[in-house]
Amino acid sequence: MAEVDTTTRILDTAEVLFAERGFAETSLRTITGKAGVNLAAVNYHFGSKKALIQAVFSRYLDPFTARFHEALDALEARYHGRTVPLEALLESVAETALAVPAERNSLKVFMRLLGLAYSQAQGHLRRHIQQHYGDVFTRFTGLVRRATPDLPDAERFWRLHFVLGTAIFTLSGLDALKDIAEQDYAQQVSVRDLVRRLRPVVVAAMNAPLPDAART
Amino acid sequence: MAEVDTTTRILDTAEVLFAERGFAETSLRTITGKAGVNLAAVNYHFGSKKALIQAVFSRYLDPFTARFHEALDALEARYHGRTVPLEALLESVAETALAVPAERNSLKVFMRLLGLAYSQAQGHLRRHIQQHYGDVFTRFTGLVRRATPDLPDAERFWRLHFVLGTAIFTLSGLDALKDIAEQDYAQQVSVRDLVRRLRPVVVAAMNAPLPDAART
Amino acid sequence: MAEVDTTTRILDTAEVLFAERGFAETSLRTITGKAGVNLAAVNYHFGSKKALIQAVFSRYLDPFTARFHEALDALEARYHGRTVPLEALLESVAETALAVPAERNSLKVFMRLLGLAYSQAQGHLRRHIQQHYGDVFTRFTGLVRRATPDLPDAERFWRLHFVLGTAIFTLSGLDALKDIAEQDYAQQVSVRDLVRRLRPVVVAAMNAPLPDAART
Amino acid sequence: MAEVDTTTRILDTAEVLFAERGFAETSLRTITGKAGVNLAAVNYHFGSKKALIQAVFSRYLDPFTARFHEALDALEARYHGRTVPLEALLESVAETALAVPAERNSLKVFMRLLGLAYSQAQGHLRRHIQQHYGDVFTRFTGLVRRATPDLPDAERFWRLHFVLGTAIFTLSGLDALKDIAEQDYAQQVSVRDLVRRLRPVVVAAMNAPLPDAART
DNA sequence: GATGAATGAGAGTTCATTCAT
DNA sequence: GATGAATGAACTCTCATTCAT
Repeated sequence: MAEVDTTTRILDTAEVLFAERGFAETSLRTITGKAGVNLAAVNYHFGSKKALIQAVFSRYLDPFTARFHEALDALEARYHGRTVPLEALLESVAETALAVPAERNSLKVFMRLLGLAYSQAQGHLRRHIQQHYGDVFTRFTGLVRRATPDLPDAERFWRLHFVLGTAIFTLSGLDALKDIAEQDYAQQVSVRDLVRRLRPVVVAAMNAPLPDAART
Repeated sequence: MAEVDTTTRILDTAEVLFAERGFAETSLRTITGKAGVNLAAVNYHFGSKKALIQAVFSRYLDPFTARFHEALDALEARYHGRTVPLEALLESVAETALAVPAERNSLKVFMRLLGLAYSQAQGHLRRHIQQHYGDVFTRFTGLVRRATPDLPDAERFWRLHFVLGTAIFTLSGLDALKDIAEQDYAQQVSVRDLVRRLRPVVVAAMNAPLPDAART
Repeated sequence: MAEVDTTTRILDTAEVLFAERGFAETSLRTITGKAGVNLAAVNYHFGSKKALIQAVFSRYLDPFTARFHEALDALEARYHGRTVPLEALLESVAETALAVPAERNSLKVFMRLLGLAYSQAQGHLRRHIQQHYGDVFTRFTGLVRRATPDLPDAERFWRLHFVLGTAIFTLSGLDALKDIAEQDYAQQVSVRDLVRRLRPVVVAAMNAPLPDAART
Repeated sequence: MAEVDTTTRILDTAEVLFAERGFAETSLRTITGKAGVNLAAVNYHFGSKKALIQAVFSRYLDPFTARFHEALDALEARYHGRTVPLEALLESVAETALAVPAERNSLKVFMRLLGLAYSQAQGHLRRHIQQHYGDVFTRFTGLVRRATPDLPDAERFWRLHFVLGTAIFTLSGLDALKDIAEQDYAQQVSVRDLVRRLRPVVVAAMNAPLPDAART
């Protein structure tokens, strides 16, 4: 690990602890203690606990956003103007999501954090994410819209979130689920494994027939 | 609300607050304050905060479990011995889940709580649920197995959790999602609505083709 | 134990718990819980925790006082008017102290309680004891005075307390000391044993030469 | 009092209050209030109430142990190899015990604390003391053994504790006893006074004849 | 005669944050 | 640039006691 600076040490430690326990359950004392830095360092370097939480997210989302924009650029270039097929779009998300945190604690932590962002009170966090990273999501949904012209807008909106939910829920609850899976099937599971299993399910979900009496 | 006893008042208040903010973010002070009871009442009636959390769950899961067993009994009776089709099983879950909390704060709170049970540290809660309510889940998965004989065991396991994740994630994050949906599509969404939309997606997900190179 | 009434059950339980842990460290909840009676019973039957503590003492001290008076009567009768020798007086205390709690949890508990009465804050208790049981002690010291005419009054006062201290300290700390003794000498110790060992030591202490330059 | 640092202020205040009321009866709120420091300061500087209690003891026992070792070194040097007489050994304890807390609240507090250590539940404290200060006690008893070759081991063990009990009980209950003494004999008592009175008593106690039928 | 329910007070502890150095 | 010390607020929990029944 060589000698890394205080700011990084805090981020590294905080991200793991947040993912393991949630935000409220992780005290600054625990973070700074494990990171081997002074208790006051978080407030000194980040200003507050809230700001630290946002910084932890930014370290994932900044490169994710950048790469995802590039990936979409590449896709659009390849299809020059024509509709990019849904499978390619979904593949693209998956690839980016797998690529970004590869060097770090990996997808699991990232997803765990995303799940927390949804499920924990942290209103400030949801606002922060929407503000800084809403654009790329909007671009993506635009492309998905062109790829699924027969889907009513509302239906598409919900299905995207169904699918997002599946991914976040599964990958973030990975440890708990792995425990159960391994005890039931004595079988090891890797993240890539899970993503492979998710692919056909996600595609099928997006392409499912419309519900009866769809009023929209 | 008429005059309800202290225990119930605490449960009612706690369940809403837990769902809104999470467990760690909801203090006993807030609960008892809002419920208009003495601060010590929680410890008197439940023993500890942990026990209160579990009690909140039991109030949903006990009737849910009972009804779900009945529903499965009815299904098995109707098909006397023959395989119950997947659609009927999934329908049965949905119906039970909708029926139980109908009189209460409804499905949303219940799902929010379930989501928290997964995502928050609360190890004690996961253990409690698995211990007290594992049976009905086991029975259900057994029936699903008969209904999907072509699905490898591991694949079925994961798909059930994919689908469970979708439901929990969507229904529990309902408020946040509703905000976005309504601002994007100026459209009201009800829980029943969402369940209706979920149905074909869930079926499609379970019936999706196997992933390439499935090693199981 | 047959069926004993609530008051007795409380006293029996309280006395053991007090001796084991001290007064402040023993809650009414613990007492009533272990005694299998209602939490409010202590306050109902005794009025307060203080009154319970005093009642526990009275149950020992009332018979002790009565018997000790009888024993001193007998001694004085035997020596009709002549000085009762010190050894006889000390023997008399020891015998009474051993006899009274024989049917109960025995001397150890009694001494433990006495020790607590001295060492714990409980000012109310010291006052209570002095008020209700001071007479017999005064009578005893009067006899000791006649038996040790060469001892200055102050010296006698202190030596009696030295000796009382030895007894209380040793017998009340019996469990801790037994632990150490048994681990050092692998030897069992009984209360009677200890009293036998105490006898010559106490006599020698009372008869020790006066200190140098005794200014009294 | 000049300006002393928080840690010391807490220790000074705690030691007096503990001695006056016992451990359980002294709340951190009382200590910090009287010391004029923040309530959280105890936990910040010591970690817990238990740790504070142990720290209070260490402040006495560390210098006591050091000085006592030195005193025993000096004695052994003076007698080079030959048996150190019992009187010299006892004198040495008394001197050290008087010297150490001279600058502080004095022997009374120290003894009161020791008494509490025996009589109050505080198992952690007994363990702490035995662990950190057992050595010097072992060394001392070794020397006493050489000085009293005719005493059976068990007898010596108990007599040492008898004598220790006398000292602790008398000196720790000093205030109560002084009250009684002064009201009976209108006479002031100092600690040095009491130690002077204790000396011949203690020697006589150690040299008392063996009890009848001593089985050891 | 006895009790289940409830309560106000106070316990030890942990928290994020601040500030002088 | 960084930190040890300190703080006020809030936490969960336990206490002895009261009271309507």
